[in-house]
Amino acid sequence: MIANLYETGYKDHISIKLPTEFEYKVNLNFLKRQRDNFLYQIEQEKITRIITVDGETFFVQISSHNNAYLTVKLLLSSTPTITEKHRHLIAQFISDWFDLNRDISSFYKLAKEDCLLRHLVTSNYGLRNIGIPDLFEALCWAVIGQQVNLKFAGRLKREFVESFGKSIEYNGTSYWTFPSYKKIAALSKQQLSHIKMTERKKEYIIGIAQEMANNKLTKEKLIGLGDPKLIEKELTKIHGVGPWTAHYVLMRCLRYPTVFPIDDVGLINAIKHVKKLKQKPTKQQIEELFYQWKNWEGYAAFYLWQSLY
DNA sequence: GTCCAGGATGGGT
DNA sequence: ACCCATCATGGA
Repeated sequence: MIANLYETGYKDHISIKLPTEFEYKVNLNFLKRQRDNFLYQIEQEKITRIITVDGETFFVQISSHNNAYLTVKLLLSSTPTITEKHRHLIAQFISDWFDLNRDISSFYKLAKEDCLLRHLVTSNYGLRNIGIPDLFEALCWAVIGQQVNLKFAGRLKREFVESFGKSIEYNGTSYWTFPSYKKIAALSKQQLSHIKMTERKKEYIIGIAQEMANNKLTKEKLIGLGDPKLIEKELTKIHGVGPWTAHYVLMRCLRYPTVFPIDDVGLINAIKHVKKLKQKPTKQQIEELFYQWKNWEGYAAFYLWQSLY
């Protein structure tokens, strides 16, 4: 439990201008059907969750105002004095989460001329490549999701969060934070024994936490490398991080628009489905396909995933 | 019971 | 550079 939270006053809120080609309800529906949707609650078109920035905890409620602005109500805070920096970082986190600072008009232009994407961008109009801004969470979720079905992966993540994360109770509902890498770095494998993932995955997650705890691995350092190929090389040095995980993190956390997980089983099945193939497409076929969507590979993959629902 | 899941690793040819 | 068993469990 998180102690010492301050009421912030109901009038305290942040306003974030929404870009064009953004439909709040479509993004909300995406969040609702995620397998790892227990880090936020959605009721009456409001998203309620904990956001941690600058070492402080903020309990916020996000809603849309005429699909033109996001209104972020600050309900509780670990600090009695919320600074402009805090507000800026919260807005930045949410903008990053929903990928608000990206002009996707040229992706839509491209997609409308494409026989595979045309239908997907119509039925999911206004959907953003919703990300995982926190690097530790993104890496853990990828590792947990390796080679197991998503429903099971979601259960493992929930068990992990509810074992090692922090929570608050608000109006009878629990809200959780993702466990901190600092806490996980200090654990032994035995302390994860109740979570039914492979022993290797437990080692991977603790190892990643330790790399982050000793400051060898940070989001800033990775982004500082610039070239996504270089970042992939750096990420795959980490035990448990292969090409798929590196691509996944580059796409959903570091937000390189050209990177997508080419080995992803879900993506392969999605392509098979939308192209009505009898067999799974080969890697070369996928490369050729995505070459047409150059500079928007991440969005193309993200929208293709939606065809699986 | 069988096969597949948002893969990665270490060992072997 | 490719090939393969192994991991650990749940879903379909």
